Amino acid sequence: MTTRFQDSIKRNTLADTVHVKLRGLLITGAIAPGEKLTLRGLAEQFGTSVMPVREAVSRLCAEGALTVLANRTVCVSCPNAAVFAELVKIRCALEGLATEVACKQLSLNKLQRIRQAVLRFEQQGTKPRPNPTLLSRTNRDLHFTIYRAAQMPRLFDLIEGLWVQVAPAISLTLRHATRGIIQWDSFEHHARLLDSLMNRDPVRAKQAVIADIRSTGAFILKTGVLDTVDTTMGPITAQTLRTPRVRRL
Amino acid sequence: MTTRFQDSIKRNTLADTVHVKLRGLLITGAIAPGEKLTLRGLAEQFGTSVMPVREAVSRLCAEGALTVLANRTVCVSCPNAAVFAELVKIRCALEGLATEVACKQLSLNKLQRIRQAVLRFEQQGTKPRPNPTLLSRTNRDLHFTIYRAAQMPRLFDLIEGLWVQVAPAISLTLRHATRGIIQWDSFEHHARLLDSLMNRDPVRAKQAVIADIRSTGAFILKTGVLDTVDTTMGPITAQTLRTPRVRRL
DNA sequence: ACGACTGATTTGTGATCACAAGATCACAAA
DNA sequence: TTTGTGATCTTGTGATCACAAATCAGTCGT
Repeated sequence: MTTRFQDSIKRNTLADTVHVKLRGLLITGAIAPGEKLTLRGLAEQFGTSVMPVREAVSRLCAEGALTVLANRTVCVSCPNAAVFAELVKIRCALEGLATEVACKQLSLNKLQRIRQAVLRFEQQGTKPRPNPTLLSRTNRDLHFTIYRAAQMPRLFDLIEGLWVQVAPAISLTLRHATRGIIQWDSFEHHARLLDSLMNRDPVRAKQAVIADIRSTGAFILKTGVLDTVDTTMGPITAQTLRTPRVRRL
Repeated sequence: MTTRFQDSIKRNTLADTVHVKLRGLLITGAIAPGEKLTLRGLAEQFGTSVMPVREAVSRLCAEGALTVLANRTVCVSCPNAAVFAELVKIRCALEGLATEVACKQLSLNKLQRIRQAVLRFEQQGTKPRPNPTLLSRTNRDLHFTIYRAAQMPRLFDLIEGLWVQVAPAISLTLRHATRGIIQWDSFEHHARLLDSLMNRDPVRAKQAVIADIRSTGAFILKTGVLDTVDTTMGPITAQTLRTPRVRRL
């Protein structure tokens, strides 16, 4: 019997702590996309010296969560439309694979959890004034319980990395259009996904997730928020984004 | 018109230099899997202080190319059989996607290069005493010209990361059984792949790559070399691998 | 009033130092 | 010969220092 995730060895280095904290802040959208980060500022906020921050930032850059500009300043990377479309395609391939293999080994316990997440999502989404943060968190739970059940740690890490890269785009969308976002057709896809999982139909489940990813991706692209931003290259002046100054957390 | 790879901004930091050098050494199998690396040793070899090495090693750990053991020593990570099988599945998904989209936009120039690579591979492979290093390099060229043609930089990086993780396993296989390796059926898959690409048949090309990846993966798994090694967890004693001492490059 | 230049400050990068935790090895006891 | 034990060395981690480049503020010139 293999241990679930052997990567979760506690190393307990400060760099790791800063890494997961920063990553959490990024994936939840607590730090605005495009925002510039300084090593010394982060070090002060986390109560450490610059060294652990350097290592954490370096790793996050390697993951694509942060971008170092030509100025050698780092900022929260937000994909432009082209990169976002590419990320969506990759997500379809990877998350489709994950659901496909997870479908065969989902315990009934996990199935119940997924079912509840689907219900919560629909309840929150059909409200007249849904809470977008809560909604996206429920959606994340729903997806990741499935992916985790695939028992493929490397795949899981890759997917998580993709979500970190996509998160700023979602955050931007949510904060740009706070009202009337939730009319997309995720409900239908979620329902089909849950049904497929309960019936142990891997390919239909896979198609359902892909449809879900594609539709929300298309929605975000359609809003056009991503066309205004590009952190993937070149020096960025202060005018490129609002709140471009160094965040004080 | 988008520049081909906007990620190739020259940062020219020592850390980056060390990073790509180390990565190259790893992907070519110049450093044996399981070998322990020391920061100070690498720094001495590269003629820098420990700082750039720390950053490079940290990034390579994040990519999965290196593993830090519970002892906090780093070594070249070699996947065990289970992890390798997982990597094969992920590769199928990702490289299948890459060839699928590359198939539609391959220039005739690139097609010629691929054709030549296929020929060189077959020529070298059918020799009575083929050079394994040359063979694997030709194979790599063949695959990566296709993937690069997909014009998806993020996907390309992910695939490259997977190859870095898989490279030690291949290297181990090559050096464990130096003779009579080359009877696998890559020739057929390569031929089918090339044919599909020239006929602009994306799904058949995709299936061909997947078959290729699966067959060589199955071959490596069948040799059983990976069952003897596991760098993914726990402290490793000197007896786990031959040449376990710190490499002097 | 507006743009160019200059000095001060901030920031990333690299080197060095300090320290604690393992690893290694020698030596002595069984 | 083997095993336990202590000293010594090695190694990763974090902090601090030094430096060059970039940014910014303020001033001067037109």
